[in-house]
Amino acid sequence: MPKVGMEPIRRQQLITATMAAIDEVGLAETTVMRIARHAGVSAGIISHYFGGKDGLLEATMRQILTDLTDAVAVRRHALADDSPRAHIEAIIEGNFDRTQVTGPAAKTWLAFWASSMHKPMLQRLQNVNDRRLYSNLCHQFRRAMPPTEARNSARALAAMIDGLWLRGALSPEGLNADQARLLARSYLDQLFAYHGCK
Amino acid sequence: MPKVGMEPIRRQQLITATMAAIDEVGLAETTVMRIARHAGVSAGIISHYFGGKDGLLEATMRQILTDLTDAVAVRRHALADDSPRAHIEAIIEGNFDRTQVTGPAAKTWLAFWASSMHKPMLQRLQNVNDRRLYSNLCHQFRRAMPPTEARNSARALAAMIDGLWLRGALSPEGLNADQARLLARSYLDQLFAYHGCK
DNA sequence: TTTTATTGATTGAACGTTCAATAAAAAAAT
DNA sequence: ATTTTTTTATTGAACGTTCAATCAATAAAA
Repeated sequence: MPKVGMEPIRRQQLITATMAAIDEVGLAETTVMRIARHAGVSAGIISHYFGGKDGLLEATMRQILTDLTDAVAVRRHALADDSPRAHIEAIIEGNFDRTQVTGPAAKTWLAFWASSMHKPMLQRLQNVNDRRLYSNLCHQFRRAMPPTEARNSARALAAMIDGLWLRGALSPEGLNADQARLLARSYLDQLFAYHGCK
Repeated sequence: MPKVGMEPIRRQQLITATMAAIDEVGLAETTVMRIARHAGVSAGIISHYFGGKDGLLEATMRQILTDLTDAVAVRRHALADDSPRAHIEAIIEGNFDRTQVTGPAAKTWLAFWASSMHKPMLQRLQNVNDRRLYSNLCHQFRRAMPPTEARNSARALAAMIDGLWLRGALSPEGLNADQARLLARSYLDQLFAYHGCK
């Protein structure tokens, strides 16, 4: 079925198939053949479009990070008021959307988290992302409390978001996104209350 | 150098070597030969003592979990007073000891976290551990606040502990255990203050 | 007819496991 | 004490499997 202009279609198919495969059997048992079968194409095509398996995995992680960034950005641009609290709430909401907190994306995310410890390129991607979450939170907290307290608040809320998400991904029942959002927002209330901001 | 009674020595050597290998190159590239080289023995011995690579990996995860359990238990038994706060602080301290928060144990922990999603036996181990952390926290919070608030506090503090630990393991600078303890304890203060307990 | 996309058998490397051979300690015999 | 026998621990080459990558062949659009 060779048509012209297949590249963007195939790339997206293969990235989606990669997440499906990781969701199904984990990163360790995700072979190029399994990915190809999921996408309904042959194994050879992966090297053709991504230069090899590693290229496809990197592209997949890039997409996950992009999706997260977008989910946060959309909410922040649609904000009614410009208060620090509103911005931080948008960040929380965005982090628990993650395109689809349930399903393939969740397990893929955690798989890359672990894998990034020993693959410099993935580590770089993951690090940029971590720092942005922290620095966005920090910037907003600084508008409402002294620098030291803002830094600690940002560190703590970032940890809580990742922790809720991690425990959700690992739990057999999956992540209860509503409950996670509730806990994170409740913590935000406590932070503002504790540091004496309105 | 065959001597009698080598089994416990070799088992421990191999488990330690496994953590070292995972720390060095990650779980995906941890081969039996690399583990054997770290332990200064031949590859065949792994099947002899653990039935195979999987058996050794399972034993390694078991030891990490045992070490964590012990670190918490020791602190709780050495408690000066029996207050909920003292117990919870001991749990926090124990979770940031983790035998050695820095070094091989940290990366091994995260590697198993990801791997447990698709290996039933590891998932079982990891789940038992998660539930114990939550249920211990919940039990203590219940002594100081209403059931619903206690449950939420336990869920949130558990998430914060895991999140601090996760972000520490992923960060290039490694986990700053002192800062993590500080943030967790500070959150505990906020929880007690927010829910109106002394 | 030419171009572009895709296939899938093949290749070579890497891995975990096995097992007959070996070597060293322990036990028994001298 | 010394030698021989038995037991136990360990080795490492060989085997079979699995996987990613390659590329000549193919098929469909342009």
